[in-house]
Amino acid sequence: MITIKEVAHHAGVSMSTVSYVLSGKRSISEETKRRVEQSIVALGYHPNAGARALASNRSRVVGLVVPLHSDQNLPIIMRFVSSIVARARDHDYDVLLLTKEAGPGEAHRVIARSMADAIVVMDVESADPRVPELRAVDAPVVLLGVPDDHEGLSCLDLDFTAAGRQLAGHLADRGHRSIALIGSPPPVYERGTSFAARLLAGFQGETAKRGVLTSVHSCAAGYDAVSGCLDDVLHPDRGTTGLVVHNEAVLGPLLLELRRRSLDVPGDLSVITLCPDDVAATLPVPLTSIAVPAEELGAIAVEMVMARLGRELAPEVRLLQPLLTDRGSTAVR
Amino acid sequence: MITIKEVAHHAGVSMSTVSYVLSGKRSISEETKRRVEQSIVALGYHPNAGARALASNRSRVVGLVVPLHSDQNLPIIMRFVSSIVARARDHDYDVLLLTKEAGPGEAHRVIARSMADAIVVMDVESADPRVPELRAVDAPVVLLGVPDDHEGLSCLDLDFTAAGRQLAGHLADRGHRSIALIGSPPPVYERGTSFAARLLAGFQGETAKRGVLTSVHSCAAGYDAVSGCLDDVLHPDRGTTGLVVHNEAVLGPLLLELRRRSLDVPGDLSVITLCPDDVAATLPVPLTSIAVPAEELGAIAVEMVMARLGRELAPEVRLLQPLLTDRGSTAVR
DNA sequence: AACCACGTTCGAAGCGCTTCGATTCAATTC
DNA sequence: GAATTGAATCGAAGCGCTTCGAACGTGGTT
Repeated sequence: MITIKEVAHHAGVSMSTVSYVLSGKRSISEETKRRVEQSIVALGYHPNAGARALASNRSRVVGLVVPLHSDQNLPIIMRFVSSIVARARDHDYDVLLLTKEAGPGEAHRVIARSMADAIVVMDVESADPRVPELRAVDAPVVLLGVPDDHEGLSCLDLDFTAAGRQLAGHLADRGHRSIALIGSPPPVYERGTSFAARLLAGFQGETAKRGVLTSVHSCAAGYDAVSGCLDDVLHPDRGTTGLVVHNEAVLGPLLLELRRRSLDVPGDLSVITLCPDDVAATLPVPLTSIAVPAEELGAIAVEMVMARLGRELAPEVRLLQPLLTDRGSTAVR
Repeated sequence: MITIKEVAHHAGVSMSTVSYVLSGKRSISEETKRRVEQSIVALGYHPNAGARALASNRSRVVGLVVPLHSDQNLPIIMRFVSSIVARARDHDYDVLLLTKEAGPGEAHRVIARSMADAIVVMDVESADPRVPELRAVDAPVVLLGVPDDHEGLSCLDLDFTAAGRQLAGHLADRGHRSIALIGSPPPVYERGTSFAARLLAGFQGETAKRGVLTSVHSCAAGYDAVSGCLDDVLHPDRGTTGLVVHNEAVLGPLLLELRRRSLDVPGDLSVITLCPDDVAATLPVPLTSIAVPAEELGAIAVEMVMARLGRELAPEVRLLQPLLTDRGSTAVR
């Protein structure tokens, strides 16, 4: 193993000089810097992370708590993870993988052992049992998702309430007087997944304000569940003309089933959804949708963490405003 | 921060004694052990990972290279990751997340910096460009997937050749004389994903031996692609009576489309596949299938890594034998 | 009684790095 | 020309842990 000592010797300088070349924390002459950098390359030097962490009290690692067992929206989770890893690497940070299933003690463990400098927690729920323990973690913590009791914690999410309003408003603007919301399966609501409840609240607030009739349907994945749900949604008594879908897994089957029933989108039924842009765009019928900006959320999460690594910073809740893309799947009544 | 020194003082012993209590590398009297353990709990001591790594030259971390951008079989990838993290934690190891996309240099970097003691690489392809660099990594490396040139590397995978044989054989045994294989989309083959090619080889070997007619179809995801593919598969000239599907993403649409065409499984068409057991079991029609034993593969990968951490061990290629579960989706002709 | 062996424990030397004065030397200032 | 500054560099003290050799009883051998 090549150590900083050998680099120093090779370059004819002291260890501290090499260290300062590497960190840039003190000014070093161009000439010396060049020589040191050459030696580093020549010897193939890589600083030892443990020694560095020990001496500097910084691990340059963030712990990421991921819900690996979640079967729901895996693609979105992956996008988050991917974006967080990439942005962390931009800051020369690595990512330690912690699983939600392994329990909240994991976050505390890696911080207490100085394995990580900060924690990012994905998939935070309304009444998330991990919240108290996370609050006690002695390091910056950023939650993706906003728990009910988020005092003292930094959270980040899409503004689902605004999204619910916007989806409802978009249809109401186009003259729809009876709109159905197809949401996640019952377990998601029971689990208190905050985003589902918040979107619903926004949706109902807006429709109430506009005097639009609504029906709300919790729909499981699977073709039969979707078909059954559609029977309910399209019951003639309702007069449903617009559909808000907040459940990525049913989009494909839903559109298929509509086609099977010879219902045209948007001719017979307007459909609007919330899902990643590329999903919305590659469905059998491209759907007007609000994007889930996973990459952006991941990037902001990392920014929030990095900002809190240096100085003490007040906790904040950041809600990204939803962005709706019109793909022509809604018609004017 | 509580250090080992404070624990030692609190327990009235030396630092080294505390260390030996923790590591168990020397015998310690029950009495002392008890006192030390009490002090550890009382003070809330957590060993500093950096110091530990520096002194012991062991990080207790494995680097895991994950294809985060892969859109194919995300659920399987997650299962692997999940199982690897869990099994690594069983050994008191943590997992550092490296992305395939960030390039092969990442594995070398984390090893050279002593951030990890070993590397596990997922989603290895036939002519994987990362292989040469992985071979040069100065630490145990285990590949999930078998590249063509795997000399000197330890690899682990399902025996896809045997799986192909077994799937074909299962249908041939039941009297099918014309079998179609629906595989992954063309890009997967072009990329040289070894498992696709190996399954195909096994399939063709077996069918040739049995004198069974075959047709091979590369099918993209999406309902229209599936429908088009079925038109081809079911062309009357072929007389296809059995279907081997090696493409998890098309299973749902395929079964739907068969239903739409009023074709009964297995009455009109026998279908058999290779996918995770729970996927096969929860489809509209449960399918006889060979399981992708993700949990088991992950566990074995971790075992292989751990075995190689202590002593020098020869590289080996381990191929798990496929296990077929009959769910009644194939009929006798 | 001197010896050895063994189980337990201690002390101290690092592991490779960062960082804080201290030092040197040349350029500026009065 | 002495004093002051500031840039560039060095030396050494840790960071918190593991681990090796030594030391210390205690009990059994000879």
